Amino acid sequence: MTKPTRFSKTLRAWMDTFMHRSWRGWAHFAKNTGLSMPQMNILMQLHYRGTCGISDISDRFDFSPAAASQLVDKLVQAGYLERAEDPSDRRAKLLTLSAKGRELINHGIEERYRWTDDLASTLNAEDQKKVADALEVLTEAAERLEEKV
Amino acid sequence: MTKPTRFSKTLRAWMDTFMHRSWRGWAHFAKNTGLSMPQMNILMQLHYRGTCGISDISDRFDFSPAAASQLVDKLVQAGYLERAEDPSDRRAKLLTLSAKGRELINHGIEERYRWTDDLASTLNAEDQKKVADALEVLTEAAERLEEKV
DNA sequence: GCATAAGGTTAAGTCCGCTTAACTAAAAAG
DNA sequence: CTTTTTAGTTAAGCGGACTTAACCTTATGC
Repeated sequence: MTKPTRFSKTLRAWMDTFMHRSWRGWAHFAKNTGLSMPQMNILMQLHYRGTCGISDISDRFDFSPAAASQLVDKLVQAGYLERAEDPSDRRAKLLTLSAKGRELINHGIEERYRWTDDLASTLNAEDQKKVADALEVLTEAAERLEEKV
Repeated sequence: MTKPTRFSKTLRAWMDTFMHRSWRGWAHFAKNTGLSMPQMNILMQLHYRGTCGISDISDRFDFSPAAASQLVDKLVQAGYLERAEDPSDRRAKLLTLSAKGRELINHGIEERYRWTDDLASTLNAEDQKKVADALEVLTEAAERLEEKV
């Protein structure tokens, strides 16, 4: 690794404090819901990426289709997911978050978001603007980068 | 939740893309090392918080002392941790990362950091400065907030 | 049309995280 | 000095994630 620039250094510092915090937050939330981490991850994927099939899940999380099928089945039985037949390919299933699933995820996200309000309250208007401007740039850059991969 | 400010909105957008990315990164890394998530979490805590005892671990991750003891034992046997007697309290143990453990964690962190360099390369100098300035403010604010809790 | 591949499910079994319960040893409290 | 609390370990057992293997069904390639 070459000598990190100031940009990299500050970004890394931010990642460290931020990761630390939000990681704990999620683990705590998952525990409260009674769902396991893998189950929660599946719901999260459904939330962020939308409807998909069993094999998409086993691909993304790198475990066997059998495991995906079983985990999904539990989530379906618990009422967090809906599993329908894909009309265009009758072998495949279409998984979507149920209302209950959406509610759960949104609740978790909101809890995480609450922290942003706390943070905002410690910054003056000028700093808030500065940060917001910068993060827009950064988010856009990150998304551009993601697309290329 | 009240109407989010622009600050909150941009911060949330950033959190979403960032969390998504780094979460996958860590899960993938943990899988490659052969360590389970709980084991990896323990190593991470040792890295970020330094030496601690068994009960600190069971407290932080909210499981029983017995579970902590067992997980730690595995990590000791695998050579990632060193477990010594606390001279000032002979009931307690002092856990520290071994050289092997430090190497592992640093490797994981570097992998995550590599992304910051990729990001940097897509931004011009002016934007980099803007972002770095803002993140310094933000990180400092986050740490202030953390201390209060 | 037939063989082969692809999407998913089911069953059986393994491994591991985690719990409770019983225990040891050391420190603190009285 | 005795009692109680605290730190940690050990053993037994439950439950869940995950794997392989066998299987069914639908789509695809030749």
